[in-house]
Amino acid sequence: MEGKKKECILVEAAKAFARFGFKKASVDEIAKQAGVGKGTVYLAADSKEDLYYQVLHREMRAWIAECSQTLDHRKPADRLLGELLAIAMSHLDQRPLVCELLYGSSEKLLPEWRDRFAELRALGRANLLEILRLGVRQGIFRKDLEIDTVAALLQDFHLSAYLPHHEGDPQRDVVERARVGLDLVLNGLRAKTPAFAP
Amino acid sequence: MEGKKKECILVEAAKAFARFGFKKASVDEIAKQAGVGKGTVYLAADSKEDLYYQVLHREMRAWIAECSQTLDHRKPADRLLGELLAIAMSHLDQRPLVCELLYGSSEKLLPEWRDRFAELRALGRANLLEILRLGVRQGIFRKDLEIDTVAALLQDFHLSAYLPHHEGDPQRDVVERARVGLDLVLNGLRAKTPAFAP
Amino acid sequence: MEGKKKECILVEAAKAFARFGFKKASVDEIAKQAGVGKGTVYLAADSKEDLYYQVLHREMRAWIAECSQTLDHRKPADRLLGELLAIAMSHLDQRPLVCELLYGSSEKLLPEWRDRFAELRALGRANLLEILRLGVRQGIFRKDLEIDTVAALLQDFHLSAYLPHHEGDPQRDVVERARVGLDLVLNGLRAKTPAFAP
Amino acid sequence: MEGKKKECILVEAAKAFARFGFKKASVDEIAKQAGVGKGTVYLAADSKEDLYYQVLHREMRAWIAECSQTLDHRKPADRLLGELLAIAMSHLDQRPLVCELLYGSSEKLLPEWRDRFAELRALGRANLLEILRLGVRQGIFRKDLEIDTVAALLQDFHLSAYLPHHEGDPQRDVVERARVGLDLVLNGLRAKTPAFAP
DNA sequence: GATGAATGAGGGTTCATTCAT
DNA sequence: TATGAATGAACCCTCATTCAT
Repeated sequence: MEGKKKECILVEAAKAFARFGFKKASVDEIAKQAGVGKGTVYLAADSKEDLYYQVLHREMRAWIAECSQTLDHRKPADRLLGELLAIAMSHLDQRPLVCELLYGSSEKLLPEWRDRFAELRALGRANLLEILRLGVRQGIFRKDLEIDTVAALLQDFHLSAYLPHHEGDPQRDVVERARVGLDLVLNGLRAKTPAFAP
Repeated sequence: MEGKKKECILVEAAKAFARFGFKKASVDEIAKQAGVGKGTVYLAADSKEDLYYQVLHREMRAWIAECSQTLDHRKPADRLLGELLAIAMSHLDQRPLVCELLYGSSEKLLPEWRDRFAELRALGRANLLEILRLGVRQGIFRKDLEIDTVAALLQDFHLSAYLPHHEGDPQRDVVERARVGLDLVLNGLRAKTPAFAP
Repeated sequence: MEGKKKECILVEAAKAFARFGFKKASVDEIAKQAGVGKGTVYLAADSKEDLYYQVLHREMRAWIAECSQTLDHRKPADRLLGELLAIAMSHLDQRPLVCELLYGSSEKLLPEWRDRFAELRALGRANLLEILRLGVRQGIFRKDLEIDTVAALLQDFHLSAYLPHHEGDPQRDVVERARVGLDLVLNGLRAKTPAFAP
Repeated sequence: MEGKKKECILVEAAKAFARFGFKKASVDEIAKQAGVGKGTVYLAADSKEDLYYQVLHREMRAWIAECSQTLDHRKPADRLLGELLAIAMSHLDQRPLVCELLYGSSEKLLPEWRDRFAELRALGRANLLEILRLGVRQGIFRKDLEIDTVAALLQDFHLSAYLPHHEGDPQRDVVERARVGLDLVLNGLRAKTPAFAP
C-alpha cells in the first residue's frame, strides 16, 4: 500500500505546487487532498523541499517520455525539430512545474538544490541535441552550429513561448507564437537576398 | 531628507526581493538594511505588495533607460538589433527583478497586480518594436514579419538567454549565448542551400 | 485530552478577556496562561473574535444554569423574582463577561457579531419572562404589564446593580442595592396613598 | 488661538472616541480631523488617556447642563422625576461617552483613572438627589427611601434604558422603555391589592 | 508654539515540522 | 506504519509617542 500512497501524495503535491507555487502550497492541504495524514507526507519526503524536488523529477521524466514518443527519426531534421517543439510545447501546457524548473524559478527559491535541478534540466535537452546532430549529418542544418549552445538556446526559446503572462486566447496565441518563432529560427530575420534576383 | 530615505528603502527592497524573492524577503530585514524603522517602510509604501510593485517600476525604467542610451538609429537595423540585445542582456544581469517581471513570476505571486505588471512589460518592448520597423523600412528584415508577435518573441528570447540557471563562467557563457542566439535569429538554422549549386 | 486543552484555553481566555478587555487581552498571553502553544489557541477557535464569542457563550450558559438551579416555581412570583434577581446578581459578580455582553460593550467592539450576541442575551431573559407570566397568572403582578418590555427592563435593571464602578465594600454594597432596588420595583416610589385613609 | 485649537481637538476627539471606542480611535485621525499636527494633540493632552479623560469631563458637564436647564422645581417631584429622566435620556442619545463613563466601561479600560471617573459620575447624580429629597418633602415619595442608594439605582436604571444593543426602531423603542420603566419605578410591580377590597 | 516624519514594541495569524499514540 | 494535535518562530502590519525642525 506504500507505493500507492506515495504516488498519490506526489500527484497531489504536483497539483498544489503548480497551482499555488512552492511557498503558498501547504503541506496540510496536500495531505488532505491525498487523503493521508500530514505525518505521512513526511514519510514520503524528508521535507517540503524534498517533496518539491521529487515532484519536479517525476514531472520532468513524464514530460520527456511524452516528447519522445512520436518522433520518427527517419524524417528530415527540420521537420523533426518542428514536431518536437510542437509536442514539447503542447505538453508543457500541462506541466507548469517543468516550466518553473526550466525558467530557473525553482533555483531562486531553493538555492541549495541548484545542482539537482541542473541535472533535471540536462535531461530535457537530450532530444534536442539528437535532432540537431541529425540535421547536421543530413546537411539540413548549418555545419558551423555549436550544437550544445544551440540546444540550450532552443530549450529556452521554445520554453519562452510559454511564459505564463501572455494574454488573449491562450490556445491560439501559443500556436501563433510557435509558428512565427519556428519560422524565425529556421529562416532567420533577414530578407531574402534580392541580390540573387536577376 | 524624505527622498533620500525612500530611495534607500527602495534600493534595499530591490536587493532583498532580488536575493530572496517576494515571500522570503522580510519587511523587517529591508528596514534594517535601509537603516530605518519598520514603520518607515510603511510610509514609503502601502503594503509589502505595493513596495514590490514600486521596486519593479523603478527597475524597469532604469533598465529601459540603460538600453536606450547608446542606440544610434542611423545604423542598419540588424546591427542595431544586435546592439540592443547585447546591451539589454548585459544590464539584465544586474536586474533580476526585471527578469522576474518578464518571466511572469511576479504575476503568479501577486495575481491582483496583473494589469500593472502588464503595463510595465509593454514599456520594455518599445525599443524592439522600433528597431524591427526600422529594419523592415530599410529592406534588411523580411517584409512579411508580424512585428508585434516578433517583438514579443524576441523579448522573451533574449530574456531566455538570462534564465538564471546557466552555470560556468557567467560572463563568457552569456556572451557566447548572445552571439550564437543572434546569429540564429538573423540567419536561421538552415544550411546555405548548396542545393542550388550546380 | 483534546477537551481538556480546549477547556483550559477557554477558561484562561475568559480570565484574560474579563481582566483586560477584548483588545488588550493578547492571544500570546492566553496561550501562555493555558500552558499551550500559541498555535493551539487557533485550533480551538478560528480567530480571536471567535474565541471571545465562544467564551461568552460558555459564560452565559453557565450563568443561566446557576440562576435556574434553586428556583422553586411553586412559590409566589414576587418572592421568586426577588430570589432570581439575588441569585443572578450574586453570580454576575463572577461573570463580568456576561455583564459586558448584556451592556452591549461586546457589540460596539465587534459589530459583525451583533446577531450572535443578541441570541445570547435573549437566552438570559427566559427565566425572567417565566416568572413574570407566573406572577400575572397568580394575580400578584399587574395584569397590564407588557411583560416582554418589562423583562428587558428588569434584565437591564438588575444588571445595572452590577455596573463595575461601585466602590466601597462590594459585598455589602451590592446586597444593599439589590434590596432597595427590588423594593422599588415591587412597590414603586410612591408613598402609600394616605388619601385612601379615612 | 490656543483655546480654539484645543477646543477643536477635544471636539474631534469626542467624536472619534464615541464612534470607534478608546482603542480604535487613533490620535493620527483625531489630529487630522481637528486640522492640527499630531504633535499638537500632545500639547493639549499629556497622553491619549489624558485626552480621553478631558473629553469625558467636558461631555459630562455639558450633559448635566442640558438636564438642569428646563426643570421647574415648583412642580411635583414625581412629575419632575419623569421629566428629568426623559430629558437626561434624550440627551444621553447624543452623548455615548457619558454612557460609557456611567456604565463603567471607561474604568475597565483605564483602571488607573478610576478615582477621576468616580468624581465625574458623582456629578451626574446631583439632580436626581435633589428631586428625590423634594419628593419626600412633598409627601409624594415614601419617607423610608434611602435616597442615596435610590439615586444611584435610578442613575443606573434610566441609563440602562440606553444600553446600546436594543434593536428595532430606536426612537420608539427608547420612548416605550422609558414609559414602562418610569411606571414601574413609580408604581411598582404589584397588583393593586384587591385583597383589601371587601 | 506647532509640526509630522520616524520609530519599534506589540498585535494577530500562518504553517512546516515533530512526536506521542 | 500512519496519524494529526501541538508547537512556536516568523511573518506583516498598526499606532502611540518622540523630537528635530
